[in-house]
Amino acid sequence: MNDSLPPSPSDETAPSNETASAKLNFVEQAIERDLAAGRFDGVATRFPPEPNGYLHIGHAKSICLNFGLAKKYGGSCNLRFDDTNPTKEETEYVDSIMEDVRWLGFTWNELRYASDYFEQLYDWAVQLIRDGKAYVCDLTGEQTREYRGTVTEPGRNSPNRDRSVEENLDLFARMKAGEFKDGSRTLRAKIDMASPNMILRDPVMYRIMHAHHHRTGDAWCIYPMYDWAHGQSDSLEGITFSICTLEFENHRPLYDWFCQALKIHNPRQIEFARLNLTYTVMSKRKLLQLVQEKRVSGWDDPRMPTISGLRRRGYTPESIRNFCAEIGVAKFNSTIDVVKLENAVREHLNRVADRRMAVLDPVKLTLTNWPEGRVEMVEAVNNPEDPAGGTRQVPFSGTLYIERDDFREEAPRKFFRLKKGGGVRLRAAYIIDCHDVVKDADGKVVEILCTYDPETRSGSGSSDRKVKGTIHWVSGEHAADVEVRLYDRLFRVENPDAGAEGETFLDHLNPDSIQTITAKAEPAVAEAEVGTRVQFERIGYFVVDSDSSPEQRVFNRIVGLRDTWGNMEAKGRAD
RNA sequence: UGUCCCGUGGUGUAAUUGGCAACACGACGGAUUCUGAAUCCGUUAUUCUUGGUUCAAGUCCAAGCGGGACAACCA
Repeated sequence: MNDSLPPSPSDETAPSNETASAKLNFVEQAIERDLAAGRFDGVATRFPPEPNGYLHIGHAKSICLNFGLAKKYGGSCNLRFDDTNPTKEETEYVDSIMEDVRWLGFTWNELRYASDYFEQLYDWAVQLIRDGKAYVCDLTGEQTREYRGTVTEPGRNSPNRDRSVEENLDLFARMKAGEFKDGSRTLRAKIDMASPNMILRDPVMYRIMHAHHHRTGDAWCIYPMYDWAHGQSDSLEGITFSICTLEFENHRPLYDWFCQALKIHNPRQIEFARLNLTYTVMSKRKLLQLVQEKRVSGWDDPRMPTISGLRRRGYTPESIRNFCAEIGVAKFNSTIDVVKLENAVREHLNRVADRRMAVLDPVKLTLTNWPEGRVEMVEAVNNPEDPAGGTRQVPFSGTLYIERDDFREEAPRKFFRLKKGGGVRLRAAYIIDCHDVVKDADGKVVEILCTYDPETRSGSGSSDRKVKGTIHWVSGEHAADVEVRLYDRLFRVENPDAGAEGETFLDHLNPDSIQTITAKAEPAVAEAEVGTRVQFERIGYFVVDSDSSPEQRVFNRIVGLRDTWGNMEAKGRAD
């Protein structure tokens, strides 16, 4: 017997071998080739987020990849914040990212920040100037753009390209000392303004920004650009495989150029396709917009594809890891159907979530032959998938609530639930037969009148009567009212970004993505702790939200159960 | 339009690197069921196009078509 709900399986369990697969993806193949060829002795990776937003499911793919590779090859994986742009980065994001990575079940080898390397980066920049490979440029942002040319036309050299080493050194030192205004000068690598690869047209290494940095404070007024910071950070940390997304493919020649110009350890950059999901948006900019414009309640709104949103929605770390393992890693820019994600959490929760009964849209049902005032306790299995899950006692009486949708006065042939003149099993209790209904003035059914069959109590074995269907119920006098938030997809369309002329992703928001109702639940449900996940039988999986109070539990719908009947009915095949 | 990357069932990922195109999810059908869930069984459907090399091509070559990235002092 087990009346109260046990906490859900640990969120902190370390990933098992779920990502281990006999088949190698292209990244693993590259790693094994390099290892075999002796290019590297081992595997060192890193997950390098910029702390300018919350992590989303796309980042989970990268996290699983980077940490998974390190684990698979007995190497290490660092968490490094790419914090080179103080105007966009905040400690709030740093904290949320660390929490999310831990929650997903990963432990980083070392915690680093690109800003840890500002001093070294500066020294290396001086070295490149001395080698004639970098120069201070006086062009404004607009001029720089103009001089760069276009994808089809070569760029022109900056007028300052051939400054003397001495002058460059002097100017660069004064940039650092704060003598110049924001945007007035940059330090650029001297590569090739005519390169067909735009990235190589004398890329900017440093810009002047008199801005407060979340870690270095006001120590610097020049900040390195991504290309100048990222690869060097990788090198400093002894990273062997620098895994990043496809849009950095064009940057790889520059990544290698810097390492070779500096004659430092040169990790191998490998690019993979980022995750796209149907019915959602994945860009940080758009997610930020949803938050700022209050289209959602925050970064952790249960409809958000953020890790914190999924966590609050009730997703388990294991299900997210399984999802990431299932979708694979490749260079093809694909879009995964969200049902794949939903299936992953269903699959996990089916195994571990206790079952409970709750009626979302209640209609009263009276047992006309039930002894006045009598209450029986019936025994219900907590989880048929888990023999160790035990059972619980549920109060049963003559006044019940059932799901309005589980009753029809006149039903199609394939309707296996309760109908007038028919019988149905009440889960874990008795078989009942409906003989009448009570309606209000509008003809709406307000009460269903049934008799119960005393010989059919579950587990008694005193009758071999069979019925087609089994439905869930709660006892009227014992039911607890709980708030239930029924979440649906945030967007109505598969690809919110692919709008018609003048439309934005916001035009595709689903107005019904949240519906809040009060449900009637069996008593044990009202005692569940925040974070507990349960299956409301025949409905779906739910989690106790942090908005719950001791008096009022709030449940988020994580995902519904597969609904074969609903689909049949929707497609008109119910008869 | 210049450079780079990518095209395998409905969706995604494989194919021992030139040797019978497979796996998962979906869809569909059935069995089973005190959850129309889960489980089990089965069915369905694929190499972008054209040409070439070869005994043999998803894989190599050429051309074409289609998709993506790059013209921030963002990452």
